[in-house]
Amino acid sequence: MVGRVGRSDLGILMGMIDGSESPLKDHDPKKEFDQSNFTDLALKLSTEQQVGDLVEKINRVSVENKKLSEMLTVMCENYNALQIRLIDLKRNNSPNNIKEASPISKKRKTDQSDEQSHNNISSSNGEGDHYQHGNSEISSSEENANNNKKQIRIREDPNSKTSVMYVHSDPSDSRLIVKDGYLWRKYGQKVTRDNPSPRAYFKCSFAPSCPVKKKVQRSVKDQSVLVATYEGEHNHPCPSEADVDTSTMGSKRGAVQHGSSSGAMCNSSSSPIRSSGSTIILDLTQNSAALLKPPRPEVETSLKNNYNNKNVKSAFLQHFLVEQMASSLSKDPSFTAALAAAISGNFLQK
DNA sequence: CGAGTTTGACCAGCGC
DNA sequence: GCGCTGGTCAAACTCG
Repeated sequence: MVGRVGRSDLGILMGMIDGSESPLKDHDPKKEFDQSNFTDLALKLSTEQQVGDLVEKINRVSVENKKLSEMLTVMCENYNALQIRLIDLKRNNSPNNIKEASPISKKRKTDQSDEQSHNNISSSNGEGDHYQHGNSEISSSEENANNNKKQIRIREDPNSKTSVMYVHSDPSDSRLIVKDGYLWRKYGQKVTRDNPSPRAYFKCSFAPSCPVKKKVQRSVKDQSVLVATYEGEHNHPCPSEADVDTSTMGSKRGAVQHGSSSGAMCNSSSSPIRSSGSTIILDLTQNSAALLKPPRPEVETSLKNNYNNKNVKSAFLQHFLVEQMASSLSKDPSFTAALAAAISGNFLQK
């Protein structure tokens, strides 16, 4: 690309080149040769050429970015259509596929059913994040730039006050922290027989009388998935963000977990999308703007019915997936490396 | 010093 | 009844 050069400068330069306006041509003492002016002009021209190159590159990158965005949108639409189709197929073909787990009666059976449900969820839905509520299933996920936990899967047993949340997390992160809006105090940790990863035990510490307990353990199948099992219901309102912040900041150790889940899920925000640092709570029981809110037991609207609201779901999913994919791409080392190589290659070519 | 975490010990349910 | 296992307790420890 040709840099923007002023007409007068060009004229002078052209004259210099063809000799018509060479300062050397005329030895008139009144027009003495000014060497410094010549260097200034050359520098100016070179700078303007660089600016022009940069502008061109920016334009080119913008065009590429636009193309990528369009591709992403198309991918999202296809994904969305496929997912809706898959859901319809599931609903039509196998009404018995989604079996309700038997009420968790005693110890030890809980984990097996939980893990099994997780496996069923994972296998039934493949890539998508998953939320299961009673007999219905929806999916959600989040890429958080500040945290490695990305996904949430929730399974709630309507017959008991137990629910399971699956959160994607960095396998190297041994803290077993599932942020969900409530305050938790760890009171024990144990290695279980069927899972080499330790299981952490938490109690709700926001209210002393709150009976809610939480167990967090990595999935056997996928070490990057944290399985959080919640038992009981909170007998207090969800701590506000300020409460959580102050209590967390105020604590000497500053390591209190705050989170919630289905029976224990925090519902402090009116926003449809609540992300508490690492997790996102998705609830399609609300329409339009209030697409997301934590699934509480009292909100038992069938999610199947919500799938009929395809416009709402589509809009949300599209936006959501665009963000997720963009984030995934930007986080993908190979993608960023390829992008960097392409950009640097262009620079080198220039 | 105080609040939260760690971790070994203890308790209780379950299967044989 | 015994052993295994998960869940809980509490003293010791850690950290700001």
